[in-house]
Amino acid sequence: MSDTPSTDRGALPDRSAGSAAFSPLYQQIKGLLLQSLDRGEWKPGEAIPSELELAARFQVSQGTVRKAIDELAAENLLIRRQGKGTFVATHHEAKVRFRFLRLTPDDGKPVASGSRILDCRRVKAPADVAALLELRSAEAVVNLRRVLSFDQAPTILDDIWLPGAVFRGLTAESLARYRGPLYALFETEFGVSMVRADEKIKAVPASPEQAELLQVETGSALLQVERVSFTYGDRPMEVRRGVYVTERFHYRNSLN
Amino acid sequence: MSDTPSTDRGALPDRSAGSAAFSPLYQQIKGLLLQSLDRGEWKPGEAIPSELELAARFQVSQGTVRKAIDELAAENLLIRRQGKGTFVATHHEAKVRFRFLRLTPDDGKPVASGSRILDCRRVKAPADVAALLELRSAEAVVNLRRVLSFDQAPTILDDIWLPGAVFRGLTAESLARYRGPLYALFETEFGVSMVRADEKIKAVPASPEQAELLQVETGSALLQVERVSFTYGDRPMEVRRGVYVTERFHYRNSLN
DNA sequence: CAGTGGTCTAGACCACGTG
DNA sequence: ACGTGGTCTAGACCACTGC
Repeated sequence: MSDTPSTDRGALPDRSAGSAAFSPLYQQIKGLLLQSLDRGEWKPGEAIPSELELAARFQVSQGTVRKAIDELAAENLLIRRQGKGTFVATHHEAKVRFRFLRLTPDDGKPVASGSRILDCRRVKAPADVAALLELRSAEAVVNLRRVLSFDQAPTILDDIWLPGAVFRGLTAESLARYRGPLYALFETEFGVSMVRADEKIKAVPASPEQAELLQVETGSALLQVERVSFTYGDRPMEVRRGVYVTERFHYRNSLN
Repeated sequence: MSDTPSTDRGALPDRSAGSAAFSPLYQQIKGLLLQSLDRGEWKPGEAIPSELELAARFQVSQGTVRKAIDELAAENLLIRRQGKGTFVATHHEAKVRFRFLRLTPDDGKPVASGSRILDCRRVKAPADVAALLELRSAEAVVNLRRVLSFDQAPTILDDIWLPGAVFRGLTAESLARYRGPLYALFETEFGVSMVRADEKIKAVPASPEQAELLQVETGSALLQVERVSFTYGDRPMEVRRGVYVTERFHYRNSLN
């Protein structure tokens, strides 16, 4: 099996001629790794095979695998740990959590948090939610409403929409029993890994209902955050509309 | 000059023994490149020397220089252009602008923007601003206030603080004549490149003065953004407190 | 055509974590 | 001692840009 440069690479397309749609080898490897992640071949928190193993599997050099993994690590899908291996990112870790929870106390002191489920129902998707989730109109979705409290003070009111086909069996009871971040639950119970999210933020006056639930005055200024979260392959898997009380908290962001 | 692995590397410290503070070669190269950028050896918009030239200058392989540049490019300090070279990032480009201007129209249609300078004075730094800019208390700062309008509608009210020692000669008149983003002006007139910024966001009710300037009702909800901007080496160079009208605009953000 | 960054390889050695 | 990822090198070839 002594190689020549044009050895067969199995699933990989031939690249010897300047093909019309040129894609670097490491990008193709990255795609294959993404497929494996999506397929659940390696679960969140687990180690993926070593670089040498992957290089052998794909019939490329270690350096090429390395570059593919580098990009996935830069996107926070994988986490490299020197001496130990490369691991699938998981929301069962404080670090990942803070990537998605941007509201932090003004004084920086850590707070105790609690969640109260208001509501969890299966309904037909409203048109706007269906569009954002790329579902057919009126397809089934799960609608979840909750209040998050920090140091006993109600601070976040969330209105969450999930594709019904994927999240069947999600009930208010199962949620009430669960402690920890929602996205961690989604991983372990439904095999859905949230990988990226887009947010649109506005300042809005509190509606009477919001004011009541968050124990603020009607009309007081709230931070409104509309989030669409994506799994592997940029598939939208959650729409989340939240309003935040920013009296003693702020939304932090870094511009790079 | 045929090399042996332990050839002298000029300015670079000897790494042959397992040194106490181990730092990879490419990190040291990155540091040297950063110094050159900070010193202004290569100006924003200009090309830096080719990878091979830099490799020769620093007496390392092209691959090592490449990795240093890769990191600087990932941090948006440098921009690689295949076939042309590697360039110093500049705010004289639409792309860079949108990294720092996160307010966008809800309907996505582009808007005409205009700036009105309210005020530009040299004053003694308030304690909080001095702390954020890492200045001694009561040191001189420039305080600049302006209103940005989108499609003729006043939308952003900014209160900006700059270190007086660096921004001497910045006046309301020079600003009034200038068209374009502030950060581009800072680059060409004062040699200050903004590279990164941290923001803290809240929802607040409009004060009577803010309401008047932004033509909204007193007490209506505004998005409040406190930004600290940094140059090379994470040196704070601007404090900017803005309030945004988010009636027809939103602050967009991506969580990765 | 020459020069730039981009890809790919192969191999040596280092630092880290675990037995 | 071993296996992992991390660094560094040298060299070949590819793709893009501009003269």
